[in-house]
Amino acid sequence: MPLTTRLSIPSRKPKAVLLFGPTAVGKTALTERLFSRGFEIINADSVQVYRGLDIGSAKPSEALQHLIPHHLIDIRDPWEEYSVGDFVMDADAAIADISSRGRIALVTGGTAYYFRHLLYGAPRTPKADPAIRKEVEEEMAEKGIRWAHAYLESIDPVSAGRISENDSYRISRAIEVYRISGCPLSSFALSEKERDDVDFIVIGLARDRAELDERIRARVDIMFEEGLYDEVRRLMRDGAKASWPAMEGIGYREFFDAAESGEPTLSTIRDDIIRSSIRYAKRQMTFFSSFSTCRFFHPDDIGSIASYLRSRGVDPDLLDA
RNA sequence: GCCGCUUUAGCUCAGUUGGUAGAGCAAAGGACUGAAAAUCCUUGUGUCCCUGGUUCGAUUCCUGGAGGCGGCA
Repeated sequence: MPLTTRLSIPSRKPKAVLLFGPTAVGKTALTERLFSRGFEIINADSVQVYRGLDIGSAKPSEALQHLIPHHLIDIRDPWEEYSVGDFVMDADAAIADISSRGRIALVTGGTAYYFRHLLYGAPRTPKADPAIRKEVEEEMAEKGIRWAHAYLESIDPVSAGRISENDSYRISRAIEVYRISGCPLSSFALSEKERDDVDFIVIGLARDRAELDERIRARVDIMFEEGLYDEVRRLMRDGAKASWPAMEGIGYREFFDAAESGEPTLSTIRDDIIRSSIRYAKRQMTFFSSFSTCRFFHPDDIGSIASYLRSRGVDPDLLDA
């Protein structure tokens, strides 16, 4: 046998099931049906990492967290930063830990950006530096966004060409990367192919827009019945400000916006939350649809999902409903 | 009842010295390099309240009417 012949060695790579779905699509119900035994959940939701944000982030119930071990939930206080880079490192560590115990990791949530970098590898750009970020933001506030884009053009013309001159968020980040590392953002290569050190099985859940919109409306009503307003008041009493990272979350920021606009009725806040959630669901689907290895299913189509999992070497639990 | 203001996109409102109109928000689609539930890009949409008049031509000017808001009774 020539030395160059590829040997087929049984894969010892860890497996991870990635289960993505937009808000209110029905991830939790499916998880209970298919993944109650032999799996551990890694949260891929950028708001559920925060302690104290339970109702508005639709965090899994205590009962479910008791039934299936959960990772990356309640790991930050609401004033702390958490980012994709943190997520990929934490998720990788959890996947290794879970598979070393002979179990399978189920990464589930709605933050498509987190999935993107888990699948393709964490960006190699430097982590944000709060002091430099503040400095850049203040400079931009003083000199204006046109100045900022022109400045970016001078230090990183490639990024300036890619970033809209109105996109203060990305302009700020690009300048920050340059000031931290001395290298332009565009010099950090972006991986175009999926990682191969983990066997990822990528499942997306989708519903008709009308069906999903209806579920979102119903879910927001339930959040209010479960005490969303009390949860927000508790956070505010504990000093929560609109500028806290966690308070960007839908279901929280609308309360701050309403207080500022001087029209704080629960009914308009509720409508705002529904509208934001529906628009967010649309963006989530757009982003996730761009992953070529993802297979989409209707959340009620348990049979097809189970057989797809088996074809990829994962045995779901298929509990009777 | 009288006086004044007002009626234009799904909503809030610009505007046309007379040549059938445009912003923001909403909607639809898209992007995404350590903040991503963030941020940005693209794209519609109209009996310009009704009626009659003047005019080559009226959403615009004039008559009459209807709805809304405010003031005086």
